[in-house]
Amino acid sequence: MRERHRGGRSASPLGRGFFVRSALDVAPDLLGMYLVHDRADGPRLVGRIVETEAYTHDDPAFRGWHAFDPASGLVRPTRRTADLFGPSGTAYVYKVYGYWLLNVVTDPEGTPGCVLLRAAEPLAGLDDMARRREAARTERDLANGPGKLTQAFALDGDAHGADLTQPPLYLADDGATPDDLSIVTSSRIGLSFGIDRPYRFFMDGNRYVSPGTPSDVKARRRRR
DNA sequence: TATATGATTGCCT
DNA sequence: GGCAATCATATAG
Repeated sequence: MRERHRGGRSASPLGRGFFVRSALDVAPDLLGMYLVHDRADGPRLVGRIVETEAYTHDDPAFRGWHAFDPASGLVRPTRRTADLFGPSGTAYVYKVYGYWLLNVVTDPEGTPGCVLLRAAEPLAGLDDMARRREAARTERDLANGPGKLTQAFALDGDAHGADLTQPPLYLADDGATPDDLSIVTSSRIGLSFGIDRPYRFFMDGNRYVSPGTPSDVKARRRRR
């Protein structure tokens, strides 16, 4: 597969401060940023983030994890959610339906929050990504979904807790203003709770966005 | 210990 | 469009 690159300055890691904000602010701001994985035993993997979802401290979506207290309307710390209360800018990696998903912890310490990285446009290390993504027929399928993204970027539970503000795994900004950065929102994908919240952010019309259907649209279809 | 569930994916018609 | 594989977590018993 052919590698693409963007001209201009080299990308530098996003600092801690970028992530010490509400997940709702961080999620759209991550669009257009780079995800970089410098591996010891393989080529550098780079992608441009085109789709994210925010998960907040008062998010009913956590009811699906039995980690939401309806009385207070707040996320409850459990074994699974404890690290969401930890320092921002760290990786929060968990498994669902047998697939690893990568999130970035956000909000001040003590306040739970994170941003799910759902899709990226592959920019470097495409052949290496394709080796792990056996089912991918085109370069578009390499990382156009949260489980595909972790597979392409060679990430699993070992990455949980990693500091994403420095190598080997980090998020970066090249300082350039992307010319296709038209951000739109929707309901999140694959949820049974909190489906009314417009917490999904993606680049309008970008071909590397995941093919999933927003949860509110699905629910409406079922009802008819 | 046993069971139900889900922030998914890929293959099927 | 539908559907089943897949596995860690939470909860019940």
